[in-house]
Amino acid sequence: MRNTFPKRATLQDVARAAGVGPMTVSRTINGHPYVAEETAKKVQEAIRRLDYRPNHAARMLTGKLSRSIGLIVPDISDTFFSLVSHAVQEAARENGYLVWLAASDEDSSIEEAQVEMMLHHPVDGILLVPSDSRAKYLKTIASGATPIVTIDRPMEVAVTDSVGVENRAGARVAVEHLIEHGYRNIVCLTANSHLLTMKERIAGYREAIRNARLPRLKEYNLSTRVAAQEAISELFRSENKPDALFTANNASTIWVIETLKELGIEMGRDVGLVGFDDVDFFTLITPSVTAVHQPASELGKVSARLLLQRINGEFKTSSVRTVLPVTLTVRESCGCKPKSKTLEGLHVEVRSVAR
Amino acid sequence: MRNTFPKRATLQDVARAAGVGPMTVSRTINGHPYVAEETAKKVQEAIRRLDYRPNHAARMLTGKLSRSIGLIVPDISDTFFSLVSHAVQEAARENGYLVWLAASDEDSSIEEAQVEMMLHHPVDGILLVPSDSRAKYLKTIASGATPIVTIDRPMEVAVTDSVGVENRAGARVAVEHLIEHGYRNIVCLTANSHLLTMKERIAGYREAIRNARLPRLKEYNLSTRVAAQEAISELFRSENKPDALFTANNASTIWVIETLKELGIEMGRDVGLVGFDDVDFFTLITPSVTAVHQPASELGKVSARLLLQRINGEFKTSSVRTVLPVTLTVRESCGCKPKSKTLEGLHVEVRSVAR
DNA sequence: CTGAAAGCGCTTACAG
DNA sequence: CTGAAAGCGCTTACAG
Repeated sequence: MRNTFPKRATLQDVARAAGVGPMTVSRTINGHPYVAEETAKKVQEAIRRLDYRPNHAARMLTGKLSRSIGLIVPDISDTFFSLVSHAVQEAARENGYLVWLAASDEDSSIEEAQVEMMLHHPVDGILLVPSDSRAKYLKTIASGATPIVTIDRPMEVAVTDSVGVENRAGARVAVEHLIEHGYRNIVCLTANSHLLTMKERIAGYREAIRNARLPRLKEYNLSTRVAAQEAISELFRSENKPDALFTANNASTIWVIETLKELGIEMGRDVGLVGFDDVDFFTLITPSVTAVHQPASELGKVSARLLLQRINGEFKTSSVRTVLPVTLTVRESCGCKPKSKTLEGLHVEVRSVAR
Repeated sequence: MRNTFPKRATLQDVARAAGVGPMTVSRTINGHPYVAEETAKKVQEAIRRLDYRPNHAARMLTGKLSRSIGLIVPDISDTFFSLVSHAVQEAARENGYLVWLAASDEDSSIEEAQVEMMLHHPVDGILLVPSDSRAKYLKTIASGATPIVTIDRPMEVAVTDSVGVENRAGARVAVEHLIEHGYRNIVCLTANSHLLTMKERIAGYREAIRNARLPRLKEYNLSTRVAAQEAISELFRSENKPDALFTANNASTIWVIETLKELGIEMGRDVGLVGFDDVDFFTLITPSVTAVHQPASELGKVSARLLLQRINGEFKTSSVRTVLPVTLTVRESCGCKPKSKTLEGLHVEVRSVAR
């Protein structure tokens, strides 16, 4: 099969064509010193003529690094993860690395299979957004020969390097902003509330509510768009309807906005809304959406660099836990008036400072 | 370096541990027949104990396929390409393939470097969205040993398998829809107008205008957000302002919508608008945006499958050119009234039927 | 400055 | 059913 395609030239072929030993070719390719200029020229020429490309697989066998890393995210087409993926790939490229990209679809067994395939290849390291921070297989790979860095969600069953954001403080600041607006009945809506990141955000919400001595309300975990519609309808039919909403992630924010639009409930006027996770098009919605902005690209860049450092042994210390700050981007859905003609919001930096 | 990590077990290690020859281990792993059940059990046991993972690189050297493909898109975080990427990765996984994902940033030289790295590894095949359909390096790789399939944009300097959509017919239908609304001054705005796909869409626009005997207007190519603001401002200050806009891609649609919002020009009322390339959040904008919907996932799936077939030699014919149909999703920005309570639009299928 | 030998971890024929 | 030999394409010491 594939007999239509010509066979690739090997280093031996080049050596023969150039009339030198294979070692000389190898040295030329790798920019080794001690190759006579003239010889090098002959070799270069032969390489070009035969369209020779070094076989990376063979090189790896001799103990070299593969110069490749793996990245596994729940969903490549998710706005947040696509930004992370792009940044990872960019950082990898800058260091001469290639990246395997796989999606787990939030399914731990698919994720495990993908990790396995990557380890086989082998890769030099893996960047992982675990679907289930408690999956048992994580324990095995965390203690394996290949360095692992988690992004966004740390493991719960083992310790590895991890890079994430200020989930709790971010959520708290978001809810505090709503409180400053005078809202009293603030409901929290999430999706995938079993994730560690979500738990942190919910905890941040509760802290803010508690600190302000406001009534603690039922929290909603939405699994689908339809569930969101039902929850919102129910909420706004009830006796004491909420006057503000805190949506703890991307998906819940979008579902809730959709539902509000359908029901003719206007954000900023009928109800305040702040979401966690900011998306580009929030400026295009009327009113524009106030949200906690995560440094997605930064997350990808930092984690990729950390992994590469591990791979190169530049990091002797044990596991590092990196937490990046988030920003509250204030627009109009919270009840604020547009500050300027531009559609961009006001940015408030959030760090986990003393409360 | 990396001395903290234990060394991986090899097939030899397993053989020794199980007290058998290496071949028996190899056969067991590959599910070869003719291995005594008892022997197999011993081997499995040793594999588990040593946490052995076959080294894919070594296997490749013996002439096996790498079971990996490369995918190069301009930008992973772009909505459209992230959907394509996700679908590609899914199709690959279903066939036991892993995918290298790289971004070219619309830069042909970065793209070439990434292709080179992938060919080195080597990959079994490459899926490519060329930044520049005329780049000379394309000629070389098109005639190389590794099968290539282009997505979205075919090559102009060589022929390979390609998968794309009905750009011209889609654009024509979009503009015809505007014409049916009674608009006469329909302006076309694009970004990256040098791309083949854009040229096709512009051609579709012109066809529709010509067929309706409408005045042909200046076309705008926007390179940045700011350029969009200037163009729109200029247009709406001029004597005969446009009564409708056709934005030929994702970026131009978004930039234009932003600008219109800033200027207080309302779509559907003050000006009709139809875009090419439909994005999820178009339903959340007020008024919701009418757009030509591209089957992004389908594009990814179809191209990945085609490539895999090529790799496995299931395809003897010369290059295939696949063109997928697009759909006009009618919402409100064109001037139509919402048909129902749901936010979804009306779908009109577009194929390149006789005009 | 350059080359012949040995080996990386696996698999394909070839023999038992 | 199982194993010893040879080789995939490269590189690392070792000799010249």
